[in-house]
Amino acid sequence: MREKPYHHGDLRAALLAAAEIELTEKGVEGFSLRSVAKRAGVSHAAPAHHFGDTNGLLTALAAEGFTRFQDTLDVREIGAVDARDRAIRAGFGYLEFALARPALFRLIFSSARPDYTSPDLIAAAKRAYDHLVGLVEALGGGEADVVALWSASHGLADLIMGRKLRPMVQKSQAEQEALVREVIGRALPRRAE
Amino acid sequence: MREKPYHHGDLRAALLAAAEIELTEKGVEGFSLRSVAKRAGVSHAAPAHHFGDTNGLLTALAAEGFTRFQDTLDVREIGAVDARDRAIRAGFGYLEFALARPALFRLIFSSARPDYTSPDLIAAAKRAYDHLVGLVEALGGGEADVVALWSASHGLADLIMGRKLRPMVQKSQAEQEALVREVIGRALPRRAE
DNA sequence: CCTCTGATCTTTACACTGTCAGGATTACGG
DNA sequence: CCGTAATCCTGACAGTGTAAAGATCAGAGG
Repeated sequence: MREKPYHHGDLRAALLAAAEIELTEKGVEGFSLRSVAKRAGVSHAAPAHHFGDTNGLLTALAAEGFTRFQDTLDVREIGAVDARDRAIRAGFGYLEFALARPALFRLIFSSARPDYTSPDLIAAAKRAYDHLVGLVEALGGGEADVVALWSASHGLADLIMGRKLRPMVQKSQAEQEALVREVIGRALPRRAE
Repeated sequence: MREKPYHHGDLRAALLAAAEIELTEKGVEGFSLRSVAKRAGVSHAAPAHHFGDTNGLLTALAAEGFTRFQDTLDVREIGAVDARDRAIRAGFGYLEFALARPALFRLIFSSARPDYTSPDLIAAAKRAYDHLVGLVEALGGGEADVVALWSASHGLADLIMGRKLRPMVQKSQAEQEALVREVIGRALPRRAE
């Protein structure tokens, strides 16, 4: 019985999985590379070969997180009746992701550690941005509308996730939804109202 | 000539000043307490007596940063012609602060290190929030308008500061201003349009 | 089948970090 | 003038990231 084969087999993936657990438990600011290695049952210097340094691991994790973010929005958009409904559903998805994975959200949007010159990360971020542009164009909007929608969605999600908007937390589910719908709705290009 | 008096005199203030420099240079994630002590010309354990641990220092710094944030908004609001103009000027102030002091901005809005049960920090944050509510009430708005305005301002500032909105950075000053005015304007309660 | 080359992982080491315990210094009220 | 408490320092410890060097193994070429 091979207790511990010297070569892990798929250490890169195992490290990414362990890193995500570490991130959700300790947050970006408490993230420890050695702890990640321990989780994966491997020596503390093993990650270096796959990701370089800690920022390299966080960069890969951020790229993965970005696509995971986009997936959440995609799922939420399913069943939309029109373009406007889809944009609002995307806003809900934005908030849902921030609340479900706050540490990953902060890694992606509010951390200086990921290397934003990494092609993988750039590609993942660009996919999300292009999707957003598509949403706005389907509404006949332009660049200003992209900025408006993104700002409203991001600001709302970031503030609620960071517990700055306490008055909002203690509201009922229905009231919350109506509020989100209102805030996102204002950011959309005004046409069919 | 007293080269180094054993008692600093006003070490607490000196440490806060040094901490702010450290923060702007290294960011929240690279912040080092020992480095702060070195900047203040004091032993590495000296800060403990004034702030407890590192989070304590960052908490005090966050409280100071919050009032500094509010000050920036206040200055920007001077000379407003009406309530609507004042709200938009506040939005400009929000962005200005984020761009001028990105690390402090992130410490305040996107960090888990400050202790948000600290009375000082709570008071400083509440002052800013109450001011925002005042802005919206002067416009005849309610709670939904507070959320909308704050979300738009915060989202816009956070995204631009974090360089996620690249298409916006390379615009002219005039175009930028028009865009900000448009985004903030949408979040305001619609009455006088 | 054998060797050897490169990829993968470990061990060791070093500088740095935050925090704690204990000691030194000094301001200040009695 | 003295003692007490506040202030600051020294020393120590565990934990961190990263670099260098060695160990192990997979897979290709002979």
